[in-house]
Amino acid sequence: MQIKDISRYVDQEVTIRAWMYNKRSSGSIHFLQIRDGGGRLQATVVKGEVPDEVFELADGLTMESSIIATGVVREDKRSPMGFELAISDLEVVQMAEEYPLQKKEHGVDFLFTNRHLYLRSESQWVILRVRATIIKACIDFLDQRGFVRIDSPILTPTSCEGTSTLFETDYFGESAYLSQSGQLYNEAAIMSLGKVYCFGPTFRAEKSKTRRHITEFWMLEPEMAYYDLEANMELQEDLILHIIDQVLKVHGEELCGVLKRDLNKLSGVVKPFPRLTYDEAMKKLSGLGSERGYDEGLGAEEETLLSQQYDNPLFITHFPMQQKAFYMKRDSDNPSLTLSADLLAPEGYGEIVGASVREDDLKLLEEMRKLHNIPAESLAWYYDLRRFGSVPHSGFGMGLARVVAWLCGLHHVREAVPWPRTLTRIYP
RNA sequence: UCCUCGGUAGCUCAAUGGUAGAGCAACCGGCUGUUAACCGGUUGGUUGCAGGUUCAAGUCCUGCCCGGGGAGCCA
Repeated sequence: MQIKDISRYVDQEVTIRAWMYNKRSSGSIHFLQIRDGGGRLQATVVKGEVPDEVFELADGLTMESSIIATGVVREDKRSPMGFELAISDLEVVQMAEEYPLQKKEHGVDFLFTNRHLYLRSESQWVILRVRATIIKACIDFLDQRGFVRIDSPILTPTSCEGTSTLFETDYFGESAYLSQSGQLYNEAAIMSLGKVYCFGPTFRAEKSKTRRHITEFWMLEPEMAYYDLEANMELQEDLILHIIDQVLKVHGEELCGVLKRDLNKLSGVVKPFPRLTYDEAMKKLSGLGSERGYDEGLGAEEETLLSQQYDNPLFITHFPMQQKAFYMKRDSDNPSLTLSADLLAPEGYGEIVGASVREDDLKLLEEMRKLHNIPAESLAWYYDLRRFGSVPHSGFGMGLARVVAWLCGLHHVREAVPWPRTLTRIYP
């Protein structure tokens, strides 16, 4: 019997294998708040209605002790869940030692040093399940559209983008690096399979210390042959809408009840998402009082300012080529711009997707490589893709943690990841 | 790397340069419907580390360590 199915067992005797997460007592009645991984329930132990030894056992239960409780399910409005278990028998599997986490507030440092215990708190229980639903929504969505999942290597010989800092490891006496993107490998795979995606961990050794950054995060990277920028953005819109739809369907109640998320902000998202070119965005920003220079790019403050103008996610397109990676195809109408698009989440959650059309012409790609000072050796195999049946293609990368943070309304992406790795934390 | 704020009981925080304290947790006791239960009591401290100023330092100064928030870069 699982707590989530409790309503089907009213007036029946059931046995629940659970943990204590709180206990309140009124002298002759103990109120045990229990959880079994799938839900939460209040159980009562009433003096006189159970053997004295069972009552004494309940009296001595500590926070987070593991128990097996047997009793009759009752519908009762006085219970926080509407149902409660009238315990008749109780077995203690393990009496927990003094539990470090309390019902009251804690600091960030303490919580993440105790991440292995913090995972048990109700907010984290909701977040982790929303995260799993988002992952499933992504995979279902792409699979239904004919994508093939192709895993990219995590150990790589060199940087895919050449700019960000990489984690270096020893590979039998040579240097290898933890992947920061599977994109280049995806580009090879689409020449066989048409539409592919990889989904796995990526690593950035950037010394970033903000609410939007962690050093290890999961990224969904679809890559599509013959997709131009517009088709690419439409795919993103449908993906985001599918994710929101699934999350609201499965977790709407918990998001609202436990995380206090304003669901109207999510259910109000509709396509098409507004699109601004980089030039238009900079003009709009100066109209909003920003003094950001054209070449300075969009800072976090500017991204927030822009996204606050809309209820929907917002595409910024056609970034100057100096600001973007070497493989991005330039706009034939204005070669100083790239065929690129960043998707900014509403409410200041920042960039959740980065997309571009990839340069499919070998000569133009080589020009860009030189401009970006990337060594030619590392790209030999990649250049082959432009020699043997090159086609226009595009793709994007979506940061899972940021999407989870946005949908759950979290203050920091570390809350959206089971075991966050940050600049200052790799334990536990 | 830079800017900024902080480090005092297990946790969250107080304490004009002058006797280190509260709430929660834990422990003991009370309560037959609790909702972060409540009420009474008890226990709990090398004030991050090392120096310095002073009659006197948690408090002022210097250096270091650790953490939070932010910048740049990015998803």
